Amino acid sequence: MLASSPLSSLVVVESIEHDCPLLAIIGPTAAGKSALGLAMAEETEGEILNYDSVQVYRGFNIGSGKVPIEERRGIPHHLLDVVDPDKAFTAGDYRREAQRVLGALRERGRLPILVGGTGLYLRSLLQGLFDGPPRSEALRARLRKMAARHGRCFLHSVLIRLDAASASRIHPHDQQKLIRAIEVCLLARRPISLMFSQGRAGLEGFRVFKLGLSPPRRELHERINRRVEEMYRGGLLEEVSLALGRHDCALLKPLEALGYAQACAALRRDLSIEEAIRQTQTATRQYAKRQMTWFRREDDVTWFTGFGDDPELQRRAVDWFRRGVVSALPA
RNA sequence: GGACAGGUGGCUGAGCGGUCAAAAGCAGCAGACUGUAAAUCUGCCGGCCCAUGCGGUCUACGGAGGUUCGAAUCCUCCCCUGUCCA
Repeated sequence: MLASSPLSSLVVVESIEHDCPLLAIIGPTAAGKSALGLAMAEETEGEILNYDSVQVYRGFNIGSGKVPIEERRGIPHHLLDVVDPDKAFTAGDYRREAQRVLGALRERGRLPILVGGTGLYLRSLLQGLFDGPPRSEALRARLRKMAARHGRCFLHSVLIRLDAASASRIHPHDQQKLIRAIEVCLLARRPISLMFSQGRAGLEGFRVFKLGLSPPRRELHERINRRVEEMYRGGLLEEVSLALGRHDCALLKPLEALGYAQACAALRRDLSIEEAIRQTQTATRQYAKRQMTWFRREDDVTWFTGFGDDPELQRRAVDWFRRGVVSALPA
């Protein structure tokens, strides 16, 4: 069935001589991106490439909304479960890994379907990152210590001296971004704004199709609320205590993520289960909102109103994609 | 039935004669984002108007009266809520 799909041969042909198509599904959590990705993968000989910053971690399944293996319908999923929870993973790491996957998919003539929710990861893959130094834990620790001693705006005054242009674009209270900017200036011995201005290397060899899911907010909220309750019923607390038991410390990075933080608090009895659920629902709604703010700025997105698990929307999406690929073919 | 305590903006909660459309937090809305991004940070947040000024106006601190130049703040009555005593 897959082999007889007209598109699959098309994708293969294209991959030899021209840019390969690449499909990116964007939208807020609980909008049905995974379901849509799966449906479209079946129609196009596609494979899923995750761009979610929590789903890359092993052992973090329920709370991150990872599609269980038995529900993947045999479709390969990449960059899921690729890092241990006690390891840091950054946008730069993501970009390298994803490029590797993309190369492999192209060789096999498979359509990469990007599914996830981390806007920065998607952008760092598609548009690239500036060519700067990676993070330095030692430097950052020192900067944080100085900030703690000298007050909330200290780092900003430091950055003004190193790179006034960059300082003007970062709020004095945004310690996280200030630290990165200072770190880059110090390590590269050049202002970060200068490095930004030199551009970044975007993804080459692919023709990108961006499909945005824009569900009605009221219904999205209902889905989020339900999904969080299901996570707790499905064993989120057990998943967290398992991770905690295995790594003995609570410094696991994914535990800072939405949902996991509240689950930890519930396990510590700082929060009742009901309260943890409530807070997670609220935080998830806020996250969905932030995602929409980010994705609205994305260029060249074709937006579909509704949810990705809706067969009708799936049909239209596949249709849109096929047309797009065909019209992109050279005459 | 009696004794206290209390009723403040969507919620929690400060204010206890003017500088109060009312602190603060939450929620909500809008936004930013180049290696922590499910992170981090910002703005707005009663209505209307002028047109953005520490501008005008209307409605607001349980209800109705009153005191006062002036009341969320004081007084009276009433209605609710909580705790305790019967």
